[in-house]
Amino acid sequence: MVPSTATSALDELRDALSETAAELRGERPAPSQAPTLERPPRAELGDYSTNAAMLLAPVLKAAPRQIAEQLGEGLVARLGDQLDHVEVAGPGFLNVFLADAWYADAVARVLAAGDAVGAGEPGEAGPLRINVEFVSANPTGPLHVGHARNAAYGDALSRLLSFLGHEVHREFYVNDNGSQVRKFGESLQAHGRGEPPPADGYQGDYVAEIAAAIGDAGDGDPEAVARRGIELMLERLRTTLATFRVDFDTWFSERDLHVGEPSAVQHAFDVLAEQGRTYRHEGALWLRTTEFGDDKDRVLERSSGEHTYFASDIAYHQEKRERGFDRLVDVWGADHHGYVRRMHAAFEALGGRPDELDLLIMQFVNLVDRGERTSMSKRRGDFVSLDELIAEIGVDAARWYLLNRSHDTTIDLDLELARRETNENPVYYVQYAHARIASILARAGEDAVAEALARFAPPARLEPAERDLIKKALAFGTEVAEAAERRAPHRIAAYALEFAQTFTAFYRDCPVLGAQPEGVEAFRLGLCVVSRRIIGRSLGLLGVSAPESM
RNA sequence: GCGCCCGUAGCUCAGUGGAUAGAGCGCCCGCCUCCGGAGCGGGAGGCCGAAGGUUCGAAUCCUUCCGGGCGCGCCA
Repeated sequence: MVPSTATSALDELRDALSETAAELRGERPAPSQAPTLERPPRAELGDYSTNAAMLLAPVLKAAPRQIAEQLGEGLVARLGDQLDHVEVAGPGFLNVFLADAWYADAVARVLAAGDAVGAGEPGEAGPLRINVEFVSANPTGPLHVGHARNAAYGDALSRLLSFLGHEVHREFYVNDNGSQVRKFGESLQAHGRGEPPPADGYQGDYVAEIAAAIGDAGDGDPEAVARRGIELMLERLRTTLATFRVDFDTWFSERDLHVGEPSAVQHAFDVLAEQGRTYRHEGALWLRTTEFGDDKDRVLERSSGEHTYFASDIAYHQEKRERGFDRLVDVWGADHHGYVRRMHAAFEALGGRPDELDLLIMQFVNLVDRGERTSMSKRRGDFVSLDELIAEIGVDAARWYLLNRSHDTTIDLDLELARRETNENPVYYVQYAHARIASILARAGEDAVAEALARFAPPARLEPAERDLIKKALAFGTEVAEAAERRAPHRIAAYALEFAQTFTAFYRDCPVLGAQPEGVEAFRLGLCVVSRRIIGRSLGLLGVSAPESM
């Protein structure tokens, strides 16, 4: 009989625990902190461990260890032969030792979940419409490694949120308006005429290439040259990003915010004015961001009548709100962090709720040369481009390298080292485990695997490596949920590596093909299928390929 | 001066209230009759920047300080 997949075995364990705790508590208030149910640091401390008794102690005014005893009795009564035994340890931990029957049931449910393993529920609020805006590099130059990090992160986050069932819209905000664009046009034009670029203009081979592609860049309207140059640059960005496995649903033009009657910018001003958030001072239009925690009010429209960049950004966020998203996620570079507070303030001034806007800051990628940090300057054409990074170490290694770390730590990238370490990159270890499983399953043959899944049944006695593998597999759903909630795709990379290591230990200790006695091979083939799905999914969430062979 | 991020093994980094702080790389010692050795086992290596505080319990939360990075415009 196939067990229900509605809840995981781990969820049921958690439920049994909280029911027991509620019973002990009676009418008294629940502790402010939710109890943990996690794998203890050492195997002799059980399969799972909870701190529930220690949290209940102040509420029940009793000794933690005594409460743990009672919790243990309750669990024994509820779980029956699924439980081997419980132990009270240390200051009041309750350590749970599960029977093989529990593992067998748990892994059968994971197997039954198929490709949805780990997907879980989108959350209490249900599926959300989420707009993720990322990269948004100025279209006046190629993407460098900083953009690469932003791209890998925004993409992986989008994949995570989609996997959890949210409706994700990926967006690139194109800064095709303002002085940078004019400067770009002037640089192209100078090149077209064979003149040196303006003092603060753009340099680098790509400027010459774009100028050549335009053909008559030297003549005509500088603004038209700039616009054409940006179109060509955007094509390049799109190509590079596609190679990096990053796609966008919308490329949103900043210029569009200024056209129409009323323009989006004017409309945003109206919305703010209706709420009494703006005022005129010395000929300029100001927004009262100080009412929402900013340290000074900000100018929206200069006394000259021109709009500030901030005004565009506000109009853009209002436009996204009106498109009906439940959440707006912006992935910004570290150089924009000073901008976060005022953007939040403006968002609230527009009438948005603080939790509807998520502003995430990516820390820098520093280029390191022989231990010294070097700077990246786009105008000097002096930087490592995403294209170069891909050419040097490949998409998989590059994405892993950039996603392996938390978004709020700076990364030192020594290209020399990265190139040398390519073969040592743990991503290959994970991919190798995937390929190895694929090889085992291929050897077994499709029919044998299908039959194994059909008559999947646990053996009388589980090997330790089998139990470890199942435990690791059961953790996948929690890992995915936490990675999404904390906006931390790097957790998936860490999990994938650990899972691959756990599988490799299983592979070492437990022969799959030809395993005896009867039924063991089928059971282990089932474990292989689960493992392949989990590794494949983990890599997929990171945008890294999961090869059948290497 | 003010604000944000960071400080954990030789290096690069995980670890946002639990037990003896982990991984990868590097280093040392072992291991191929066996489903893929891009591997496996073992070892050395830590005052978690410093000092106070909160807590039964702190790398984790609070305060101050030190160090590094990045910002702080009617620029974009």
